Amino acid sequence: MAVTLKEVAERAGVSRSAVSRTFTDGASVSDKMRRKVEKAARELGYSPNALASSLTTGRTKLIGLVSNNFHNPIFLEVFDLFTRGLQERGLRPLLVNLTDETDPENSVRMLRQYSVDGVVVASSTLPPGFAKAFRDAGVPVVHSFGRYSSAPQVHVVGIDNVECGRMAAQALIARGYTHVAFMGGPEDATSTQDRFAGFKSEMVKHPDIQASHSFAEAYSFEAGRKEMLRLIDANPAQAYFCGDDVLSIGALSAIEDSKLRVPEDIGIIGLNDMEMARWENIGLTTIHQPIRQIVTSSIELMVAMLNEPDRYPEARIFPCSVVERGTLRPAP
Amino acid sequence: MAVTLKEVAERAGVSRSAVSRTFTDGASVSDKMRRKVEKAARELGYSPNALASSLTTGRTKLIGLVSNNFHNPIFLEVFDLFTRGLQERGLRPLLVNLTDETDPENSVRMLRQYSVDGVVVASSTLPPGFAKAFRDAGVPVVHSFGRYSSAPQVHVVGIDNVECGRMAAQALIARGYTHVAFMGGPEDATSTQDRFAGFKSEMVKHPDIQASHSFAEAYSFEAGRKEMLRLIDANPAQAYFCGDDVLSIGALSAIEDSKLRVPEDIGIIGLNDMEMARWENIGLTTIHQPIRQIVTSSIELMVAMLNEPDRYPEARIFPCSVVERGTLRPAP
DNA sequence: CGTCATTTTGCAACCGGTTGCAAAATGACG
DNA sequence: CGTCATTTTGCAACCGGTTGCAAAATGACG
Repeated sequence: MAVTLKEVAERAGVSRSAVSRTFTDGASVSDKMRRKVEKAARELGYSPNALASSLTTGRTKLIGLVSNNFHNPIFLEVFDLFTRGLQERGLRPLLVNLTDETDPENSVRMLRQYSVDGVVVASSTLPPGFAKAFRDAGVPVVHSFGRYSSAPQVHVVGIDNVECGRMAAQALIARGYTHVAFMGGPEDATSTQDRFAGFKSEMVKHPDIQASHSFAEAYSFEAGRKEMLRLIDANPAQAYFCGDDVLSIGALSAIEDSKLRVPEDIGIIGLNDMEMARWENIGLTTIHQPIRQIVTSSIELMVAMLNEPDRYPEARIFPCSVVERGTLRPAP
Repeated sequence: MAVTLKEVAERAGVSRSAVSRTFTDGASVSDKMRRKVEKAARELGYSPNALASSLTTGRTKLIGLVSNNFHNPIFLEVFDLFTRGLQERGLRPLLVNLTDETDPENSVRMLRQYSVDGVVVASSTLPPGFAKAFRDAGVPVVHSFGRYSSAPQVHVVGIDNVECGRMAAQALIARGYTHVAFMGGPEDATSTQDRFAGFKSEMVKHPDIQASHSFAEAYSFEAGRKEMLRLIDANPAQAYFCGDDVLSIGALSAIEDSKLRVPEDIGIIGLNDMEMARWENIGLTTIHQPIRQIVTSSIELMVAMLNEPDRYPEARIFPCSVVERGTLRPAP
């Protein structure tokens, strides 16, 4: 069906190598040859088969984009940024949905079958075992939104979740709340653990402030709502640091339904600053995570690894900051 | 780096064909041979190179998943369903972001370079020229959420947008509104045109009801909000059929900010019934689009086309229905 | 055990490209 | 124009698989 190199070579009356060379940059071809080949290629509607060439070059320009967050709106932004960024660099994202996958080996096998040049793990909840399994299989890996560690085993690009937890705690303290709480995402996610650790570390410095915590089942609206309804039924705190924005919005919905006011009765601070947090009917006070920068940096790091596979692992951490909207009362 | 067929063959002491046959189902291999090969493969950690095999079989199992809707939360659900559905059938989605692309030829070239077996266009706003360009290039195409036409040129799976416009109009009429309006998405999207056509066709039957219309710039929160603020400033209708849910939510935000009440002052009915419409702090009355069924059917159709490329084009249309929540006043 | 049909196996060519090497062409210079 | 360095070109082997065909192996049956 498709036009091949051979046909172009025949039409142009040159060797197959010559055609191949005109389409690989950096190769030696005379202007005259190039013109002849390009003419024939144009007439035939030829475009080179990237997969066939990958067999000899060992490069497919395919990047596995692996995630398990298909119910958190921030990931639509993340996918948008990744796909555009990769495309701009001539790379192609193979999207892999790991929602129901528990065994890293399956994913490794699948990605190896497609000879991806690298894997971007875009998730804050996927067990670190996945990123490591890819690395162990010899595939360049960048774990975006992964856990920062002083001894990173794979490249990590993201934020310092511990520091964010601390910032959230400080924001609540600065506003004079005396009973605060952490309402986290799933307890087994490293992001949840780290945010909680930071939150706690700040709270122990303020024994006068009552602090408690609990966890929602997922980073989702429903989970946030359900957990907040439960908390309201018990003895709610004055203000909550919610694990992320979508959880916060679920919590806001629960508070509203319970005829309580935000921020008067209950204050909320989220994390991510996804587009929706800016929506005027939500107006969530939250911690801004610079996702655009994280994605750009992840892609740059991936490109660097493609050229230098044994690069020493690094962690790229981007600072976050509180963005003030309407769900936390002003400082006294 | 990776283990190849040849190494497995050597270790097992058999021919390369034998190894190949054990890994292609339907091929003739004795039990004894199979055991020998599988043992060697296991020991070496071999998994076949899908891309190399695609060279001779002509099948890559790669499906281009093409979209330009990365700012409409419903598409996160769509991507989730597509990736999982394709994966279950052993197909791999190559995600293509066409947000900034205007020339179908570029996309055709790119997808041909990667020898995708088929293309799913998942968009209600992408110009139909894209789907046609893929088809003309000889690639099986399914246009999900595309325009229904009595003479479809490519396979279409979706809803009857004209009928939906009619349903929305009927819903507004049934509630006794006397001044209603259509607030559409971008005017050049076929979905907008069709929804508007259906809305109008119903309205001409009711000359006593005042009907007007306008268009937002995109199917996005910001666009919906902006357009509704403009309308409120002019002479707003009693109720609006908004082009889709995200537009509706933008409109709701504008109404709220203007200290008007929903549904008392202004009623809203959307279209899609995305997860967010169900969120209790939104509670949008809307028209349910069965996206799960649409995606499943799109995938089934794609699989069918892979086996029978010259299949006669068909349109698969799924019925929609109004789901009652809180943004339209009850019928009198 | 021999005959014959059936199943299994290996050979060799092929899929659509790339690339090292040697030969051919080009061009600079006296 | 001849010489020699440099650039361009084609040949042939290769990347990691698949597959038609013929030969070899198996097994049913008398």
